[in-house]
Amino acid sequence: MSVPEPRYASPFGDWDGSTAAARELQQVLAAQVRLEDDFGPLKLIAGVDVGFEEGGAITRAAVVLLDANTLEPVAQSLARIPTSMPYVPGLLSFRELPAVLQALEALPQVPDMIFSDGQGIAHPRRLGIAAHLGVVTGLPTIGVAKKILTGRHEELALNRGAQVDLLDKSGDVIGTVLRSKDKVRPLIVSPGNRVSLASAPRLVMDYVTRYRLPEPTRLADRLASRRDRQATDQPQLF
DNA sequence: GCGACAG
DNA sequence: ATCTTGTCGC
Repeated sequence: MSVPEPRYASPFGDWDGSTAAARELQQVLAAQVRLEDDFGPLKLIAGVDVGFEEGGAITRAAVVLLDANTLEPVAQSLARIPTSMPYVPGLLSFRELPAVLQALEALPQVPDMIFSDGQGIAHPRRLGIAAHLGVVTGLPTIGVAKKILTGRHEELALNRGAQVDLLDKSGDVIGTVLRSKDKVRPLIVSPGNRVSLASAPRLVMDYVTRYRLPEPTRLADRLASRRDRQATDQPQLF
Protein backbone atom coordinates (compact mmCIF):
# COMPACT_ATOMS: atom_id res chain seq x y z
CA MET A 1 0.00 0.00 0.00
CA SER A 2 1.26 3.46 -0.86
CA VAL A 3 1.05 6.40 1.48
CA PRO A 4 -1.46 9.04 0.34
CA GLU A 5 0.54 11.94 -1.02
CA PRO A 6 -0.36 15.38 0.33
CA ARG A 7 -1.69 17.43 -2.54
CA TYR A 8 -1.19 20.79 -0.93
CA ALA A 9 1.48 22.57 1.11
CA SER A 10 1.22 23.35 4.81
CA PRO A 11 -0.59 26.71 5.17
CA PHE A 12 1.45 28.34 7.94
CA GLY A 13 5.06 27.21 7.56
CA ASP A 14 6.79 27.63 10.90
CA TRP A 15 4.27 30.07 12.38
CA ASP A 16 4.72 30.36 16.15
CA GLY A 17 1.05 30.89 16.83
CA SER A 18 1.20 34.58 17.66
CA THR A 19 -1.08 37.04 15.92
CA ALA A 20 1.89 39.32 15.26
CA ALA A 21 3.70 36.55 13.39
CA ALA A 22 0.50 35.70 11.55
CA ARG A 23 0.33 39.24 10.17
CA GLU A 24 3.97 39.10 9.11
CA LEU A 25 3.40 35.79 7.38
CA GLN A 26 0.45 37.29 5.53
CA GLN A 27 2.70 39.96 4.06
CA VAL A 28 5.17 37.34 2.87
CA LEU A 29 2.46 35.18 1.31
CA ALA A 30 0.68 38.16 -0.23
CA ALA A 31 3.81 38.81 -2.27
CA GLN A 32 3.32 35.38 -3.86
CA VAL A 33 -0.20 36.11 -5.10
CA ARG A 34 -0.45 36.35 -8.89
CA LEU A 35 -3.20 38.53 -10.33
CA GLU A 36 -2.87 37.49 -13.98
CA ASP A 37 -5.38 35.08 -15.49
CA ASP A 38 -3.62 31.73 -15.47
CA PHE A 39 -6.04 28.86 -15.90
CA GLY A 40 -7.18 26.61 -18.71
CA PRO A 41 -10.70 25.53 -19.64
CA LEU A 42 -12.72 25.07 -16.46
CA LYS A 43 -14.16 21.59 -16.23
CA LEU A 44 -14.24 21.07 -12.49
CA ILE A 45 -14.80 23.87 -10.04
CA ALA A 46 -15.05 23.78 -6.27
CA GLY A 47 -16.81 25.76 -3.58
CA VAL A 48 -15.58 25.88 0.01
CA ASP A 49 -17.12 27.18 3.20
CA VAL A 50 -16.75 26.67 6.93
CA GLY A 51 -19.21 26.33 9.76
CA PHE A 52 -18.98 25.55 13.47
CA GLU A 53 -20.45 23.02 15.87
CA GLU A 54 -20.49 22.63 19.64
CA GLY A 55 -20.64 26.32 20.26
CA GLY A 56 -17.55 26.88 18.14
CA ALA A 57 -15.38 24.10 19.56
CA ILE A 58 -15.50 22.16 16.30
CA THR A 59 -14.63 23.66 12.93
CA ARG A 60 -16.49 22.10 10.04
CA ALA A 61 -15.19 22.66 6.49
CA ALA A 62 -17.19 21.69 3.42
CA VAL A 63 -16.01 21.37 -0.15
CA VAL A 64 -18.25 20.67 -3.11
CA LEU A 65 -16.89 19.72 -6.54
CA LEU A 66 -19.10 20.60 -9.47
CA ASP A 67 -19.13 20.11 -13.20
CA ALA A 68 -18.42 23.60 -14.51
CA ASN A 69 -20.75 23.14 -17.45
CA THR A 70 -23.82 21.62 -15.87
CA LEU A 71 -23.21 23.01 -12.35
CA GLU A 72 -24.18 19.60 -11.01
CA PRO A 73 -22.30 18.41 -7.92
CA VAL A 74 -19.74 15.72 -8.71
CA ALA A 75 -18.38 15.06 -5.23
CA GLN A 76 -18.29 16.58 -1.78
CA SER A 77 -16.34 16.22 1.42
CA LEU A 78 -16.56 17.39 4.98
CA ALA A 79 -13.79 17.80 7.57
CA ARG A 80 -14.37 18.30 11.29
CA ILE A 81 -11.47 19.31 13.51
CA PRO A 82 -11.09 21.01 16.90
CA THR A 83 -11.09 24.79 16.60
CA SER A 84 -7.61 26.12 17.33
CA MET A 85 -8.02 29.88 17.15
CA PRO A 86 -10.69 32.49 17.91
CA TYR A 87 -12.11 34.70 15.19
CA VAL A 88 -9.86 37.71 14.73
CA PRO A 89 -10.82 40.13 11.93
CA GLY A 90 -8.07 39.93 9.32
CA LEU A 91 -6.82 36.54 10.48
CA LEU A 92 -9.71 34.37 9.36
CA SER A 93 -7.56 31.99 7.30
CA PHE A 94 -5.54 30.97 10.35
CA ARG A 95 -8.73 29.79 11.98
CA GLU A 96 -10.35 28.10 8.99
CA LEU A 97 -7.70 26.89 6.53
CA PRO A 98 -6.58 23.72 8.34
CA ALA A 99 -10.08 22.25 8.08
CA VAL A 100 -10.51 23.48 4.51
CA LEU A 101 -7.28 21.81 3.38
CA GLN A 102 -8.24 18.56 5.07
CA ALA A 103 -11.54 18.55 3.21
CA LEU A 104 -9.77 19.35 -0.08
CA GLU A 105 -7.31 16.48 0.42
CA ALA A 106 -10.21 14.06 0.73
CA LEU A 107 -11.60 14.96 -2.68
CA PRO A 108 -11.13 12.42 -5.47
CA GLN A 109 -9.92 15.08 -7.89
CA VAL A 110 -8.20 18.48 -7.97
CA PRO A 111 -10.47 21.34 -9.08
CA ASP A 112 -9.49 23.76 -11.85
CA MET A 113 -10.63 26.70 -9.73
CA ILE A 114 -11.83 27.23 -6.17
CA PHE A 115 -14.49 29.70 -5.03
CA SER A 116 -14.12 30.49 -1.37
CA ASP A 117 -16.40 32.22 1.09
CA GLY A 118 -14.58 35.36 2.32
CA GLN A 119 -12.13 37.82 0.80
CA GLY A 120 -9.37 37.27 -1.74
CA ILE A 121 -7.03 40.26 -1.89
CA ALA A 122 -9.68 42.66 -0.55
CA HIS A 123 -7.94 42.48 2.80
CA PRO A 124 -5.80 44.85 4.93
CA ARG A 125 -2.63 42.96 3.95
CA ARG A 126 -3.98 41.62 0.65
CA LEU A 127 -4.29 38.08 1.94
CA GLY A 128 -7.85 37.12 2.71
CA ILE A 129 -8.66 33.43 3.07
CA ALA A 130 -9.19 32.91 -0.68
CA ALA A 131 -5.78 34.39 -1.48
CA HIS A 132 -4.11 32.38 1.28
CA LEU A 133 -5.79 29.23 -0.02
CA GLY A 134 -4.64 30.05 -3.55
CA VAL A 135 -1.03 30.47 -2.53
CA VAL A 136 -0.78 27.29 -0.48
CA THR A 137 -2.57 25.11 -3.04
CA GLY A 138 -1.13 26.83 -6.08
CA LEU A 139 -4.61 26.74 -7.60
CA PRO A 140 -6.67 29.57 -9.12
CA THR A 141 -9.01 30.95 -6.44
CA ILE A 142 -11.64 33.67 -6.08
CA GLY A 143 -13.01 35.17 -2.88
CA VAL A 144 -16.79 35.61 -2.66
CA ALA A 145 -17.70 37.49 0.52
CA LYS A 146 -21.09 38.65 1.77
CA LYS A 147 -19.66 41.74 3.48
CA ILE A 148 -16.80 44.18 3.12
CA LEU A 149 -13.81 43.72 5.40
CA THR A 150 -11.95 46.76 4.15
CA GLY A 151 -12.33 49.27 1.32
CA ARG A 152 -14.89 51.75 -0.01
CA HIS A 153 -16.99 52.10 -3.14
CA GLU A 154 -19.47 54.25 -5.05
CA GLU A 155 -23.20 53.63 -5.11
CA LEU A 156 -24.27 50.52 -6.96
CA ALA A 157 -27.21 50.15 -9.37
CA LEU A 158 -29.98 47.78 -8.24
CA ASN A 159 -30.01 45.48 -11.24
CA ARG A 160 -28.45 42.07 -11.53
CA GLY A 161 -24.95 42.33 -12.95
CA ALA A 162 -24.32 45.87 -11.70
CA GLN A 163 -20.79 46.30 -10.37
CA VAL A 164 -18.40 48.93 -9.03
CA ASP A 165 -14.77 48.81 -7.99
CA LEU A 166 -13.84 48.31 -4.36
CA LEU A 167 -10.98 50.68 -3.51
CA ASP A 168 -8.51 50.80 -0.67
CA LYS A 169 -7.44 54.02 1.05
CA SER A 170 -4.83 54.73 -1.63
CA GLY A 171 -7.41 54.39 -4.35
CA ASP A 172 -6.10 51.06 -5.60
CA VAL A 173 -8.70 48.59 -6.85
CA ILE A 174 -8.82 45.58 -4.54
CA GLY A 175 -12.06 43.95 -5.65
CA THR A 176 -15.55 44.33 -7.09
CA VAL A 177 -18.88 45.00 -5.43
CA LEU A 178 -21.24 42.85 -7.48
CA ARG A 179 -25.03 42.65 -7.55
CA SER A 180 -25.70 39.01 -8.37
CA LYS A 181 -29.52 39.42 -8.43
CA ASP A 182 -31.90 42.38 -8.70
CA LYS A 183 -32.11 44.27 -5.42
CA VAL A 184 -30.17 41.85 -3.22
CA ARG A 185 -27.21 42.90 -1.07
CA PRO A 186 -24.13 42.86 -3.30
CA LEU A 187 -21.36 40.30 -3.11
CA ILE A 188 -17.77 41.37 -2.50
CA VAL A 189 -15.64 39.61 -5.10
CA SER A 190 -11.86 39.67 -5.25
CA PRO A 191 -9.17 37.51 -6.85
CA GLY A 192 -7.45 34.99 -4.66
CA ASN A 193 -4.69 33.76 -6.96
CA ARG A 194 -4.05 33.27 -10.70
CA VAL A 195 -7.18 35.30 -11.57
CA SER A 196 -7.35 38.98 -12.60
CA LEU A 197 -9.44 41.70 -10.98
CA ALA A 198 -11.50 42.01 -14.16
CA SER A 199 -12.15 38.29 -14.60
CA ALA A 200 -13.18 37.50 -11.03
CA PRO A 201 -16.68 39.05 -11.16
CA ARG A 202 -17.32 37.57 -14.63
CA LEU A 203 -16.42 34.12 -13.41
CA VAL A 204 -18.69 34.52 -10.41
CA MET A 205 -21.61 35.57 -12.63
CA ASP A 206 -20.94 32.54 -14.85
CA TYR A 207 -22.03 30.38 -11.95
CA VAL A 208 -24.90 32.38 -10.49
CA THR A 209 -28.30 30.84 -11.20
CA ARG A 210 -31.40 31.90 -9.26
CA TYR A 211 -29.74 32.62 -5.92
CA ARG A 212 -27.59 35.40 -4.51
CA LEU A 213 -24.58 33.15 -4.13
CA PRO A 214 -22.90 31.40 -7.08
CA GLU A 215 -23.49 27.63 -7.07
CA PRO A 216 -20.06 26.56 -5.80
CA THR A 217 -20.25 28.72 -2.68
CA ARG A 218 -23.97 28.21 -2.23
CA LEU A 219 -23.71 24.44 -2.14
CA ALA A 220 -20.65 24.49 0.12
CA ASP A 221 -22.47 26.91 2.39
CA ARG A 222 -25.40 24.55 2.65
CA LEU A 223 -23.15 21.62 3.50
CA ALA A 224 -21.05 23.53 6.02
CA SER A 225 -24.03 25.06 7.77
CA ARG A 226 -25.50 23.14 10.66
CA ARG A 227 -28.92 23.00 9.03
CA ASP A 228 -27.68 20.17 6.83
CA ARG A 229 -28.01 17.17 9.13
CA GLN A 230 -27.55 14.67 6.29
CA ALA A 231 -23.90 15.64 6.07
CA THR A 232 -21.68 12.55 6.11
CA ASP A 233 -18.10 12.42 7.32
CA GLN A 234 -17.03 10.27 4.37
CA PRO A 235 -16.37 11.88 0.98
CA GLN A 236 -19.34 11.45 -1.32
CA LEU A 237 -19.24 10.73 -5.05
CA PHE A 238 -22.16 11.50 -7.35
C1' DG B 1 -7.97 58.14 21.20
C1' DC B 2 -12.13 56.41 18.23
C1' DG B 3 -14.46 53.59 14.96
C1' DA B 4 -14.43 49.43 11.83
C1' DC B 5 -14.10 44.77 11.70
C1' DA B 6 -14.68 38.46 6.21
C1' DG B 7 -16.62 34.22 9.12
C1' DA C 1 -20.16 31.87 12.46
C1' DT C 2 -24.26 30.68 15.87
C1' DC C 3 -28.68 31.04 18.91
C1' DT C 4 -34.02 30.81 16.26
C1' DT C 5 -40.42 31.13 13.89
C1' DG C 6 -42.93 33.41 11.59
C1' DT C 7 -43.50 37.00 8.47
C1' DC C 8 -43.19 40.85 4.92
C1' DG C 9 -42.10 41.84 0.11
C1' DC C 10 -40.82 40.83 -4.65
